[in-house]
Amino acid sequence: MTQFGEYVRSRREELRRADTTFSVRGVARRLGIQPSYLSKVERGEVAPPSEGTIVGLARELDVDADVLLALAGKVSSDLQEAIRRRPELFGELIRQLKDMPDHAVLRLVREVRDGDW
Amino acid sequence: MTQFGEYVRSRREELRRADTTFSVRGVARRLGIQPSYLSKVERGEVAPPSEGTIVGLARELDVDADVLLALAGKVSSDLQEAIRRRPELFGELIRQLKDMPDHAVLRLVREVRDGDW
DNA sequence: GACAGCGTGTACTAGTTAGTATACAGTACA
DNA sequence: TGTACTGTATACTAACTAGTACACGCTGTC
Repeated sequence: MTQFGEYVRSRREELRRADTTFSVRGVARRLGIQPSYLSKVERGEVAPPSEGTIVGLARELDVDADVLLALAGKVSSDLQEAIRRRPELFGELIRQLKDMPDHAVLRLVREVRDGDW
Repeated sequence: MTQFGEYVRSRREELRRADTTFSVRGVARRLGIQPSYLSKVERGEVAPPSEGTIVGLARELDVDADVLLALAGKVSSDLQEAIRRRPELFGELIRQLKDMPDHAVLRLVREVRDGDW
């Protein structure tokens, strides 16, 4: 479960090589949280933060918010809301796709995106 | 937000017309919760119960668990896990579909189910 | 040698979640 | 008229979430 913290720390340190403001304190200040809290999050001493803080962190670190949320064991609330609006439809679709290989799901995503289906 | 409680109560009373064990006490006992708690849930005096209890309630009332969870403002943890495993893929797919009409999503569900795509 | 910035240790907390336990008044019915 | 069942009011709670506030010791540098 330290996956999340390790990832945040390594990504922050990577960015820091080019921009010294990517210190624990610098990032924490921009996010509006305490540096000691970010430090604990990165070391996995506490659970990952709230969705809002994770989304801010994703923007700060320039990574995909859905991926960072996933590392934190969460799913974006807008995706959840889409499912809740049509639970039978989305429930069946996701259960059908969940065990299919990536390339099959990707093909579906592309077909829907390109509108040729 | 009383949507959930109202639905549970009406469905339980419907079943009760054919089977008197569908009292607050009878259902609560089968679910392993206190009758006073189920009563409060049905009247919307407290927030909807946990996922586990809702799933049990759905089985008891013979309704779709995803639908009942949706009424409670929740999404099944197995759907969430499927998304967390491949957050970019599912994130993009759901965001593409979320504003499409039911019939379009349904067509997709059918195509995937029938495997002819 | 003081000042700024660094990461982190310690102590604390308001609010939420998901309930339990017990008691009480009303109804059915034998 | 007592027994059994009904729904509900009241009071309480352990665990969890998502943090804050402050202090400490270390390093660089002006």
